[in-house]
Amino acid sequence: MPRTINIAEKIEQLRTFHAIEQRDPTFAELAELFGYRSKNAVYGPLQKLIQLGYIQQKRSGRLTLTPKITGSSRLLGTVQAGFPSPAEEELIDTINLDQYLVRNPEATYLLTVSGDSMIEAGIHPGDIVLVEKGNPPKKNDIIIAQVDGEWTMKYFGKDKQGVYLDPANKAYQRIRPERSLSIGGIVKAVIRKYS
Amino acid sequence: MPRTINIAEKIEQLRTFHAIEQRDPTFAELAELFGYRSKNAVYGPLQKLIQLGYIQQKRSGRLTLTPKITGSSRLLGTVQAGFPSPAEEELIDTINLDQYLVRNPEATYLLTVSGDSMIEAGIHPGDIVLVEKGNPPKKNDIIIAQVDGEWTMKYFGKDKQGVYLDPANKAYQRIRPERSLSIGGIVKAVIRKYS
DNA sequence: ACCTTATCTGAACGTTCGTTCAGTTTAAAA
DNA sequence: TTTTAAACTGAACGAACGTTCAGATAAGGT
Repeated sequence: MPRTINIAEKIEQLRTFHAIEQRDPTFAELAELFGYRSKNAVYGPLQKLIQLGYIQQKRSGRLTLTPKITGSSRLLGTVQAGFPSPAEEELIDTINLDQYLVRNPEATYLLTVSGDSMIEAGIHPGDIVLVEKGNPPKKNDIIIAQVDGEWTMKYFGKDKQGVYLDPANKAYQRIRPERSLSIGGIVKAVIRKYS
Repeated sequence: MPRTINIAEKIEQLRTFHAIEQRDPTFAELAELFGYRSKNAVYGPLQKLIQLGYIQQKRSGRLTLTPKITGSSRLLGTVQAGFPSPAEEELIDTINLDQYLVRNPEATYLLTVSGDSMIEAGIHPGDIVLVEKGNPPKKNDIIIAQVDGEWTMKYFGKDKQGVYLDPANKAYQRIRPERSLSIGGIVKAVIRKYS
């Protein structure tokens, strides 16, 4: 049998390339990156990288790196399950937080939270909420709503008397929209950034 | 004076192109996208788009779209400040959550939270924490630490007696590492995804 | 109405692109 | 050691790339 190729090494090289150039590589660049003197030599490793989902090839023949390469965060286990050693990290895929959190970019908005009416739901002032418009809310969804002219964030609920909005703070009371209620979207994620 | 160009329309067209093709456009594709019959015609609008930070041009001449185009979330104001109408949304830039949260991709990890020891800091079981390795923690940083063989998430602190770790839950007590303390990283962000 | 000038067209250029092919090299299997 | 087949080289191909240029077009100012 002929030589074998080291795919893990190439994945790291692809990450390095993308970190520096911030774009997709060409065949010639892949050849140089992998240490080949011929562009043709990349076809072998490339097929495996495509199969493993690290690279896609468009109809035009051009290559694009997937979030497995371009993603910026490595998803590991739980805190209690232990923290992996640097040696174990080598082959762990990266994910893209945008694609993880955002389903429909055109209907998604970020809002900064002010006020403490949802604090018992772990949503603090200064947090950022990711809001998705378009779908009707279900019970216990956290929504952005305009009640009688004012925008707020509350739990959504419905009963025989109609729609109600609950805060997650005992200092505030349930709201029953009197005149109007318009829904700005459903809170799909909460993001808190430190320092 | 000759004709004027509509830059806002082109920004939307670029977003559409990226949403469909998921890659950077060529000059020929830009010409078709903008409705020109000549590639040369894109140079005018392109200069403005580059100036405004929507497109970058690499040394090779190739174009790359910036997160202002490729980002998947539009950053708006605060909840109380009001929710913008669809008409106002047209020209709002998008941001990339990865680039917003991740400073050094190679030193960044995501961990799923188990346990409720940080619940009073608004970090719930099931939340995802974004951990950055490499820098020493400051007081009141939330850190991932291995204390006497077990990994936990706690507030970091230091006094005359040495290092201590505080939970954000009155049911738990302050920990003073007896044998060993190794730090897995500093919690830079908390992400909670609903449904 | 005419003039002016940025915008746009259409064609051409050298370069680089992805692809292909014949032939060489190389390491594992026999 | 010999055999064998995958890995790799180096060259070539048409196509598409970004760029450039002379000239046509068309809208705004006068």
